[in-house]
Amino acid sequence: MPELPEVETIVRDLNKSIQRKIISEGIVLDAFLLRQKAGDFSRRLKNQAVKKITRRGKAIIIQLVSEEFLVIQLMMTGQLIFNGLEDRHTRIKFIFSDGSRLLYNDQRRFGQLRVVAALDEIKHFNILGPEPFAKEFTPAFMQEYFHKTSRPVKNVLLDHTFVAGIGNIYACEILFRSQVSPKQQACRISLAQIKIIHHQIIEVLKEAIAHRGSSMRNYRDGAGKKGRFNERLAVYAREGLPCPRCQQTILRITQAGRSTFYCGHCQKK
DNA sequence: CCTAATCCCTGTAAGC
DNA sequence: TGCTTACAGGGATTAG
Repeated sequence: MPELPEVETIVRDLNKSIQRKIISEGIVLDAFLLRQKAGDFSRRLKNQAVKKITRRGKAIIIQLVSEEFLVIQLMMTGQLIFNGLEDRHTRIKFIFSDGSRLLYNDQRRFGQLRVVAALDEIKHFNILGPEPFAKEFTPAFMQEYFHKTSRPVKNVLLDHTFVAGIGNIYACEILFRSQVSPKQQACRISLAQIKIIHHQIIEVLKEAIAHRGSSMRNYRDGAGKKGRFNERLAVYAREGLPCPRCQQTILRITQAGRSTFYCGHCQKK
């Protein structure tokens, strides 16, 4: 479900709502989502204070005073709602010592939660590419990666070993704003175009964060509210509607098993 | 090694 | 209405 801007929004919300609170109890309603035994998970959370909340790619990292980390991957439909109402999709409950609580809801049960002593215990983090806002994520870095693959550029943007945090919505929007075809092979993209795509990756993600993310179906922020960026989407989920730039019909194709939306007129090359 | 296909699970919407 | 099918924002694994 959520991509980098949505996860970043949740992280910022959590830093306001639960920082310095003490988890008196972690209640596991559905152990399927855990990557460890429920008893171990709950024991390592019990009476732990929350230091701060950060993010790596689309994963939420809750740092505990014990120096351990509660790592949550929301995947497609996970939600973290502060003082929300429990429903049939509530899988885990975190109860704080002041009586407040944080609910982990997940319709599809794809999400993953675990408590680890070190982040490198999580294999996913070890293969993840740079953060889009990190200084090492440069056009030169992109060029080196693009140079060695003939895959379509859309698939490369979605590849988290290339860069962390971009999902299907933002890959489509970034390429539209860059006026690059999602089908274009990465190795055939010029440095001038790479610079444009690099710029748009950062701009689109920043703008989406400023609008608290995009809510298609399931995404909610830390207070259970929808994001506003979906009102600004130019192509995503707009098959058959007019391109905001040229008025031609937005097309949909399948790439890497996922829908790609684009304008065949504005994104020719 | 690289890339594409498949699968995990549940719910909703569209098509017939 | 009721049934079937396609699809959904992620990511790991398998197959080629």
